[in-house]
Amino acid sequence: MKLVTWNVNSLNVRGPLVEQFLDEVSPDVLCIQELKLPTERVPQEIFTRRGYHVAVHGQPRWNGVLTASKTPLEDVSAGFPGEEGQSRMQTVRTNGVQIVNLYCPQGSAADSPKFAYKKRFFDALLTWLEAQDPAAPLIITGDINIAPNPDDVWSVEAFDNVPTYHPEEHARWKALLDWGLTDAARPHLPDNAYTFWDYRGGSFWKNKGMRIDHFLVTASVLSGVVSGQVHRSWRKKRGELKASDHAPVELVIS
DNA sequence: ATGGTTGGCCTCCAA
Repeated sequence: MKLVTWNVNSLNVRGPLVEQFLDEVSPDVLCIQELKLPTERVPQEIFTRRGYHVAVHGQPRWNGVLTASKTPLEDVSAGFPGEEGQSRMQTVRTNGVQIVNLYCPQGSAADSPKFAYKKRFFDALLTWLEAQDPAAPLIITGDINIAPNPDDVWSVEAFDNVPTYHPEEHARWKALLDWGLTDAARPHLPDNAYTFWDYRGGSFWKNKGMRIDHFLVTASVLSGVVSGQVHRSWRKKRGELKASDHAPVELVIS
């Protein structure tokens, strides 16, 4: 199974690029975030025309997640207590694995209400996780908005006390790992394999990026992981089909 | 170069 997560920053704008990606990369499962569309305006035919099954959890203007799979989706549900009215979580079962597609809050500044919301979101995720079976095949993926390690940010100094690389987030990340999840892509990526580069300041061209899009998997999934990669070239696109500020990230599981 | 870009119910907010 080739599984890809991608924050597309508006499916309305990125639709044609997503179509190109489906045709060239052909993921078995694609989890996308930041649709920025209400459910009724999501162009599901992009996926269904190519034989994908689709689950959509949209929201006007902001957020929104979508999961597409070549095999049927079962046990589809959307939303959990930590969303607090925002569309940031959906879960499906496909290929015998439960997949959770997340768009975690970004957090703004450490002293902002948004950072408090981010911490509540992760606490709710941990509460949800405690009710799951660590022995079952489970993948939590998406824009997690946490850079877990020093080599996951372009400058540790620049992120001192800054959300996405903050001790209080690292504590929650560790709690996810302690429950039984593993950062599955990391061993398959080179150092400084970023997945996000800010649009501002020419960050991509200076490689001032962060690794914040992840696959957190249980042991039964981890044993089947064969490869992982960041599709950097899809962050380079300019001209007619412009890039998102995130690159697609891929994990292949046997 | 003290730097500046996207996108959306859009002249401000969010990332």
